[in-house]
Amino acid sequence: MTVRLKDIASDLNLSKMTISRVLRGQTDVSAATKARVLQRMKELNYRPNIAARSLRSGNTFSIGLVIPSLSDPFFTEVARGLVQTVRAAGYGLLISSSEEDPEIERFEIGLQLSRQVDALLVASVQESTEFFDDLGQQHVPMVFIGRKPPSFGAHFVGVRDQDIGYVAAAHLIQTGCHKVAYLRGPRTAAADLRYSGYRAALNDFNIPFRPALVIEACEADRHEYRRGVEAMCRLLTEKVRPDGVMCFSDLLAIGVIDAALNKNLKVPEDIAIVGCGNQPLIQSMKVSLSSVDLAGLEVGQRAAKLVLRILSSEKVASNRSLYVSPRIVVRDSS
Amino acid sequence: MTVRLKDIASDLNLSKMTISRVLRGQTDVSAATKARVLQRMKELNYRPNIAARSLRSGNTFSIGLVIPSLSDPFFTEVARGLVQTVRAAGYGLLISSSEEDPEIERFEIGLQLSRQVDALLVASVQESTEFFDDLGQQHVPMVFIGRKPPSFGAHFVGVRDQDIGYVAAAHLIQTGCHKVAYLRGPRTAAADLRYSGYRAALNDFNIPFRPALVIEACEADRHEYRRGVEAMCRLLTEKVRPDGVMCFSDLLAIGVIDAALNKNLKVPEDIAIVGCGNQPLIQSMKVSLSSVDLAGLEVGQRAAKLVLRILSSEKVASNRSLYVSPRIVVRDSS
DNA sequence: TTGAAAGCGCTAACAT
DNA sequence: ATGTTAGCGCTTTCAA
Repeated sequence: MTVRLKDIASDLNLSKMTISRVLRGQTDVSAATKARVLQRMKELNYRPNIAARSLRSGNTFSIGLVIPSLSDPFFTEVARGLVQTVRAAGYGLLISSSEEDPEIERFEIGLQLSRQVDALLVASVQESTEFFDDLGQQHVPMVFIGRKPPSFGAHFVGVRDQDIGYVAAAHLIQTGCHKVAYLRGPRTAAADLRYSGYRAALNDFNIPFRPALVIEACEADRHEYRRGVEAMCRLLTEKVRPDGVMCFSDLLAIGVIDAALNKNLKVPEDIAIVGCGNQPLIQSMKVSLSSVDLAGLEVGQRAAKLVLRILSSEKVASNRSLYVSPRIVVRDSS
Repeated sequence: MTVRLKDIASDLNLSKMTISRVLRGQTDVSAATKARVLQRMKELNYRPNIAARSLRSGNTFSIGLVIPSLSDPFFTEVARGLVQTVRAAGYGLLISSSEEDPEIERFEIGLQLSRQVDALLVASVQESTEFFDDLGQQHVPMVFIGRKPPSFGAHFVGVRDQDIGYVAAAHLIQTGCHKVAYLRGPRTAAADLRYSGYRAALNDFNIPFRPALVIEACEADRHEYRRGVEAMCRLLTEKVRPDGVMCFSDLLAIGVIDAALNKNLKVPEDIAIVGCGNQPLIQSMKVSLSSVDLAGLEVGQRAAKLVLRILSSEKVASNRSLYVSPRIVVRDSS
């Protein structure tokens, strides 16, 4: 059967306590016994039962993470950043995916809590704040990442959507573009904020806003590339020809580049193009794409540090919102 | 503080046992008390402490998964398939990433075992079988997925690399190609097997093998697209012009398509092109790409079913290897 | 249909 | 530097 503390103790004619002390690296054990114990542990391939430990000590040294999707590069980057940082502090990460479904999210959060995670990190897709209000009772430290239920007071680490739009537009303007087009994304609150960042940048740099340069490129799906191509073609029929195009996604931007090259425009000389997401896969197509990096890794790292601080000092100035800055990665397309 | 069985019991003047029975959906409780208990649970937002339950009952209803990378689409697909199937049976999935590092993998596996997972699923990057030999003692059911440590007898669910190469080549041949080129991947055992699948298909269909049509396209990195372009250019300088090209990755294939179009070749009329991986992102670029689907989702589902069977019946015919067939998804490029 | 007692493997708190 | 006692929250086993 599986090896327990008790087995090692009786093997070595020691008490369970001594073994437990060695296990946890306590110092008040003689070097000799410590060595004996460690060796026997190795021989027997002993593994502490964390369930038992946590039952007694009250913490599991595990942190729960619930993200909307395992295939979303932003969130997997967040997870990577978290895992790195948290592991260094001796914590493990329990990852679950809500598949973008609020009900699955609630279920998974419940599961994580049942599993006694010491803290909970959620990129929430809840539409209402109700569920989290109820949850407030159980005083498990919670941090929202990337997305936050509207108007819910809680710790948050993420990127301001408005900044994303702003950074892209500002970059194009600063490289000399005066007629900056925007292929805007779906009609969601987040996408609207990016759009307002675009508007804000135009405003700050005294560039007139031209409605004709804003194109609805809509949903992310497998036709994104085509949408980019079509949008670019439409843009080129407008009276004012844009000299810069920023896109809601990288794939959209690749479509735009192809369409531009096809019309014998030079990128970036005639028209500069910027994507969003900085997806490794499509960074270097025909003309390597400048793109706004959503800083998922940093979001993860910062969220991890925040959680670890909460976990150690038991109390942190409540409800901090921590915003990480997206940054433009300039390549050949701009 | 947190609500426990005991609290509900004393609240309702019942014994802990009755509450426990309701909690686990046992039938031998009167409908009336059952209702009372359930309501009180809801009111108090009670969540069972799984650590405690597992300590007593010996199983955690959680299954561990260790994959090499959270950003690899194949493995996240596997995870999705697993999560779906396993959740339906009341199990949770503990996901960790080894970051392609054998040592981290061993560490994470140890952690999972300490957390008392009921079974362990590993896409292993171990170079030797030693670690798993030692692990054999603890009789936690193990299933390898996708990758298996060389010559280690154990349950396995995955895709035959050879089949991947075969399927791609056979498809091209069956659509009429006689001169099938291959941009082969890195010099790994898995990539070599794909190559031998290519050779096998040529052989089966009586197509002569031409060494000049095999191009080293090497490592997966951010220059893959460029590699595809260059390889295609090189192919077009050969004496025998290929009428079909299969590629180790989708991105390589996109590069090949672009290069072909650039040389005024029609795809697929003059030259048919097939990628590998069936990555959603780049399925529908200029010419939508035919690609070999690696069936990650199915691998996950099958692995989950296998594990669940092992977990229920306690014994399954030992060391099953279960191979899922990759299938070609035909689009416009072939 | 309900309950009482015991104990899963470990560690906190207090000895010695 | 080592040991003793008690108990974490739950379920198993046996009894009523």
